[in-house]
Amino acid sequence: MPEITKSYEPREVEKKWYAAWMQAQAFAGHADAAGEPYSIVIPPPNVTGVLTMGHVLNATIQDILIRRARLEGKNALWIPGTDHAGIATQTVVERQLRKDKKTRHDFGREKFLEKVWEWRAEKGGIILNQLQALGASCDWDRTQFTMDPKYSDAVLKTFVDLFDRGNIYRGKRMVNWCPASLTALSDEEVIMKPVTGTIYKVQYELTAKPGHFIQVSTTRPETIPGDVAIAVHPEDPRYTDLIGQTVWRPINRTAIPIIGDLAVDREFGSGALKITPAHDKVDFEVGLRHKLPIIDVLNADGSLNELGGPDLAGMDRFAARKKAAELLKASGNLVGEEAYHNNVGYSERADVPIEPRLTWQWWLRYPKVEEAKSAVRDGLIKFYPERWSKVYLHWLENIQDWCISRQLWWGHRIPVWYAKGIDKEKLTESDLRDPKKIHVSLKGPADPENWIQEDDVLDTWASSWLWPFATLGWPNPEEMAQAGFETFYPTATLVTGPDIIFFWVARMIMAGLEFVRPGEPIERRIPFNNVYFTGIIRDAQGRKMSKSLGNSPDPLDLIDTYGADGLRFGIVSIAPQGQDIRFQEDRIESGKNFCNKLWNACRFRQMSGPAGDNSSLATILPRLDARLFDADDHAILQRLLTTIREVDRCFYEFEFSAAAQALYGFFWNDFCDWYVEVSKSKLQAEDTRANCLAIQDFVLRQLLVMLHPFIPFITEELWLQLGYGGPEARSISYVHVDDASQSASSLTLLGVRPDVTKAALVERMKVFVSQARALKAERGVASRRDVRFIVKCDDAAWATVSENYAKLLRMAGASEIARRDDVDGTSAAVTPLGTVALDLASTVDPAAERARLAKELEALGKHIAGTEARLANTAFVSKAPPAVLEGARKQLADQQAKRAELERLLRSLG
RNA sequence: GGACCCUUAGCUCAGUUGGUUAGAGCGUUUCCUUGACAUGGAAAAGGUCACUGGUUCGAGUCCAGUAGGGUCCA
Repeated sequence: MPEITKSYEPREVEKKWYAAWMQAQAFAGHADAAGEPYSIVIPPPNVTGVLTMGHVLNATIQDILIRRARLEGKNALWIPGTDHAGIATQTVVERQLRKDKKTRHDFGREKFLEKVWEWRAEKGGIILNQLQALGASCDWDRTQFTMDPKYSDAVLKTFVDLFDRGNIYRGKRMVNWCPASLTALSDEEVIMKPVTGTIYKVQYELTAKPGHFIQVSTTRPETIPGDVAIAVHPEDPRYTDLIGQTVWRPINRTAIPIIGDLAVDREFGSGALKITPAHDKVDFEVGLRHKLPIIDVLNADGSLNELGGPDLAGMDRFAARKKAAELLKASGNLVGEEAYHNNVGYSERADVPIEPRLTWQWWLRYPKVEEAKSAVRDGLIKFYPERWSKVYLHWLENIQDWCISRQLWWGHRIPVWYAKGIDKEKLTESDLRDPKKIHVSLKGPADPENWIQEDDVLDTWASSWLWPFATLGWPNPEEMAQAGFETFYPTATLVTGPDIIFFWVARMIMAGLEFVRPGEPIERRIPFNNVYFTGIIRDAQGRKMSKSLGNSPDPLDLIDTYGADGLRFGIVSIAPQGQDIRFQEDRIESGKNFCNKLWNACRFRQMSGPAGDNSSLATILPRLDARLFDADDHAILQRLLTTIREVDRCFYEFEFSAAAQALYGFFWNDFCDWYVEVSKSKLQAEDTRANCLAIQDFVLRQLLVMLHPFIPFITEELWLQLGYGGPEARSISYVHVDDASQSASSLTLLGVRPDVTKAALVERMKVFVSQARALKAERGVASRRDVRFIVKCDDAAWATVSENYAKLLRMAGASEIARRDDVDGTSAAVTPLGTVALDLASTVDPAAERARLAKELEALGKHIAGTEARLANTAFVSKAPPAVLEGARKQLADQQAKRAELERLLRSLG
């Protein structure tokens, strides 16, 4: 067996093991394998994306879950893939074309789509390769893409089904229009942003009373040419007598009516509102109620058209805004302008203000809304943290129809054909159901020459909402059988960010309920049983990480510097459940340091003595000899069991950072700082050596298994280096993780039962050692290992000291610990194993000693007073549980004894 | 306007049904190349748990309110 190197170098190790795992097909999910199924579908990253810290966290958690599931003997499957990200991808390719001064229209739809596919073939796999560098154990043979032919069929089939079921309709309604991407967006794709703009106070002259005006406030004077009325509240005494009169529209001068409508907020501005039905949702509703005309003054790209009038036509909306203000000023109708803070909707992808725009679109009435609520409300789907279920339910309570059509080329083209010659602008609901006018099917019409296909494609989310079942072969029965649909659906856990709870999570739940296993119970149709919402990763200042801020470190750089394991351990340890995370690179460094420490602890084991047969628990456990156990052996096994129990609990509760912390603490503090150190003297004695090595083998083995899901590469390497893989060098991924009760019982079977009382002695020894070291540090002899301690103690304490004498000498760095009845006048500390003193009497500085003791006495005095007060309280004594009461009494007794000893020491110093 | 979250050591954060003297990592101070590890070890300093009130024998933890910060929805 090769010798373990002095420090851990992750680069080669990680590369080697990932290749080996791929070679062995260690990540493949098998439909027919034994074990409880445990499946995860990856939230498909945008195909244009590169790995971000958010992906790192998200993928690490999924990998932890899936690797742990494998260790638990479950039939695990993690399906990877990407989504086609309609707007983003189309934009990327268009940007590329623009370098050659071309647009997609220069190529036409088909040629352009070829370009997109070329781009995808070249660049679309980057993010998946990056996930591999992180160690993600996806079943890569199952990698899916939302534009794959089979996946597309599933998407189009759901459109046809939903159309047939009456959930889909076509309608001319106000939509969120993105003037940059030239497409409609769903409400969810609009981000409200606070902006500081200008509010313009504009007066409209009454036609019947020249010189008399009604004043309105608007942030958008460029839409004035689209004004068709002025609205006031019907009960507003200022205006009631004006209702029914007309005013002059100040740009493109025309008479427009004053109307009364309850939608007007009397408190806002002057209480009068200009009505522009083509450019505002509320105005549109008002317009409908009053049968007002609609004047659309904007082009699709946000510039003004000829209806904007000769002064504004052709201008961009923002330039037109300034120009309109100037026109109003010139005509004397601009009464004032002031800064104004309001919220403006921005396009999520293009980051430009959206325009409310009246267009024909395809809409979806969500199916299974009520069932989707109850699935979460009744706990069939559990959210972690639970509080997100409130957000989810609130959205479903107020759900609006989903605009699913997009005016793009890249995406699933809507499977609707219009009969040639019909007027699409005039199609009614009943025309939609007339097969002579509209054809809706997967295959298209039999006589395509007589039909024209819909130009629009579907919203990307209208494909990714099928992800948990379309990736398992749905709806094709043969594909489903091959993919193991029956085994793996519903999936076990979804890991995602709360920012897409509406975009994706809620919609997947509705899609699963609607399409999967119709007629079967709800628990068979839901897409997943658990949803774990990660926090959002922020920078050190608490800002969201974003490309434009450039505040996101490149995960590949981090992997290069700290290793994938270091990055994984670091990111998990700073990601508590449910809270946003402030990224700190030093925590990633801690992850790396942890790996190095683990490496060296295993190195120490290797250097400490010959390897025993480590090939299985059955060959390790018999080497433990309970008759030889000292307090430290009991303590480390005891702590191992409590750590196993804690990690089990953490997995059950989805508390990954707590699990990482528990493992960190056990390994670093209990194992390295104490057990390994005391081992150094145990290993010198022939009679304790073998047992001590066996305990190390056992503890390290169980530790590596528990750590493996978090840091898979290094644990695999060490597993084999220490011989745990046996002669066949079997990968750690094939072992079985023991839960606490199994570990305890395998120990018990061999007559090994960690003794809690003996384990508790270690806590006393730790205090003793720590106090002894402190005495040395205070006397400036911390690094000397030849000092002499004297201890004044009772027989029981002395028995402990004697039994552990060699270890205590080593740990305290002393040449002798002698028992004596008198330690007065020395530098001394009170410990659970008696009063320990440094035998350097000649150099004692009484004043310094007095100050130190006085300080300790002061702190102790406060605690004693507190405990006394509690015990003096009759209510406490009569009502507190006996265990608490007993604890308090014992504590008081200990404190008082300690105080007496400290006071005596203080007096002895004169 | 509605909902939710946060406020604990210099910094970033844990703290699981209320129960000994509130923890970790980083940072700080002092000391140490001792045969696993300086990516390390030892010792130490550092907190009126945002504030006010309430419930309780007992509150960082539960309740109400206040202030500040954040997120989502309208």
